[in-house]
Amino acid sequence: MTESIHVEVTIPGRVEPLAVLQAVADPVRWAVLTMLVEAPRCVCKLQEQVPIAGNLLSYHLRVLREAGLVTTSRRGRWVDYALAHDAQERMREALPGARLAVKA
Amino acid sequence: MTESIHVEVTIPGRVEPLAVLQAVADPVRWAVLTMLVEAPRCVCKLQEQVPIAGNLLSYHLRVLREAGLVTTSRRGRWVDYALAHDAQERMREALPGARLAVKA
DNA sequence: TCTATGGTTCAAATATGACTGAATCAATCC
DNA sequence: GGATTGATTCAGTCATATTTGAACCATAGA
Repeated sequence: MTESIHVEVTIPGRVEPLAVLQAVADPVRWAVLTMLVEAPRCVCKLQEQVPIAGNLLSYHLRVLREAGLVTTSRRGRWVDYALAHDAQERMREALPGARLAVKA
Repeated sequence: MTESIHVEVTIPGRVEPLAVLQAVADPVRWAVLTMLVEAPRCVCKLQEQVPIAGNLLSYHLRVLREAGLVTTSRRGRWVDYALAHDAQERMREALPGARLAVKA
């Protein structure tokens, strides 16, 4: 008799693209990323440009962190957010057709 | 007394990017776009690869149509979907930082 | 014309993600 | 230590996108 097991497989750039795109496809997070492309900023600075509640901004920053698109570092009382070094590349790669030659 | 009116303004590549990204950032639509990057296909062909109800696929195709990412043409009983000529460009341009030099 | 096939549309149910308020943590200043 | 500021977490609410089932439209063939 044949046994059947279930295995979770994460194909490196095949399932992930969606997580990246879903993280980007939100007004707040898009605005934050656009600011960070220019330069790193502390949360309070981001908050000046994005007029939402602090805890809500925190929520969106966490989504970006979990998508690996931003990194953080504490500087005294402030927390600085920066674009991950490979963020732009990962975003481009996440678009359909970026990794061409998808099997028919 | 000062009157106050409300005006809806659509800044050409400023609000739109989100609509594009939100259209792409869905498993079904991402899969469809990835197939169409390769070549146009009729709905029935798409349905073979994307295992969901026909009407649901129709819904997602409409979202892609309304985002201007795909075009349709009828061929007999079948409806062919193709990637819009500028779809790839529009998607890339929609990413944060694509149009560099965003004002601080 | 009647039937079958390929797609779409509609209204209603559901799921998911965004938002709110209150509580909490971490570092600085007094 | 106590108070203040910057930021995060938590539990619950609300809104919206996705999904479903049924009805419908369009073309082709018998």
